[in-house]
Amino acid sequence: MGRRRRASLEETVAARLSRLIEPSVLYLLGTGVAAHGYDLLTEVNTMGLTDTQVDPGAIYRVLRQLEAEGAAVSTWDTSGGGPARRNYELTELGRARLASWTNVIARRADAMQKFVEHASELLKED
Amino acid sequence: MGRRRRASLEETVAARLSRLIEPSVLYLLGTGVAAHGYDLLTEVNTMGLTDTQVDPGAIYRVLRQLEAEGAAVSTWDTSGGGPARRNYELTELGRARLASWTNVIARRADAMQKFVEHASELLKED
DNA sequence: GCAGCTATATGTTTGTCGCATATAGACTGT
DNA sequence: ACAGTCTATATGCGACAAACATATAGCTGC
Repeated sequence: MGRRRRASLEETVAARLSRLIEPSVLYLLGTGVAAHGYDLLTEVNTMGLTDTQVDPGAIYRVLRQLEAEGAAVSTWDTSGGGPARRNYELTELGRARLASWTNVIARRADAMQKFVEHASELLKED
Repeated sequence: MGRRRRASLEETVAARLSRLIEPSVLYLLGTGVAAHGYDLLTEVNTMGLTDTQVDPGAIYRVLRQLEAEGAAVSTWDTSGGGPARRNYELTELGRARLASWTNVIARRADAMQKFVEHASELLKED
């Protein structure tokens, strides 16, 4: 019923950047701040690396993929009240993956900052 | 036959970031440094925002899309020697699009830099 | 018994991009 | 005359991340 408001130019553009969900998840698992999907969903959103609200489906898919690739291992936790949780833990490979992401993101952030400087310069000449 | 070497972990990860071809093209068209696809291909690669070598097909597709969206207009140039060139020029909408990209990239670069600081901290505890 | 929170999961579609390939004009050397 | 190379634009195919939608189920409080 058209309940979705029209996206601004900036939102349209922002959606074209990678959301960086995988590195966010790897980092949070590494710190121990969050261990299962539902928690990660909240934490990833407060982290801010992904810029906008992240889709639950995306989180669960990333976790499954990380496990399939050997970057994390999971165990079911049925102790607490409520539905069972699947807790994840990073493997050595997972830490290596996080390190790679960190390098790549560092390089990219640098290039982006330089781009912003140049583009701002260009745009301010009305 | 198997002439493609195995990608490193870092390359695999880098490939998952957006290439940011559109903002690169918008910026170059804005400065007047390059006006047609073939030139943009070289310039985008020297700019560095895209990190690795950009595919020609991607450039031409972005240009077509920009024109379809009204962010640029093109004219054929048959004056010089060699095959005809399609020269592009930014419209007002194109400049607005570049401004949006700049804002979005600035925010994201900031978040990425912070991520790198935190992740480096985490990773250095062997 | 139903609403609402916790928790995981998958189907479908869209968009960007990589790789491969096609076409063609112009110039250079043989 | 032709082959090769550089310039130049363009499309088909497929991979992959992510958005949107939806399904399922346990537990708590009323």
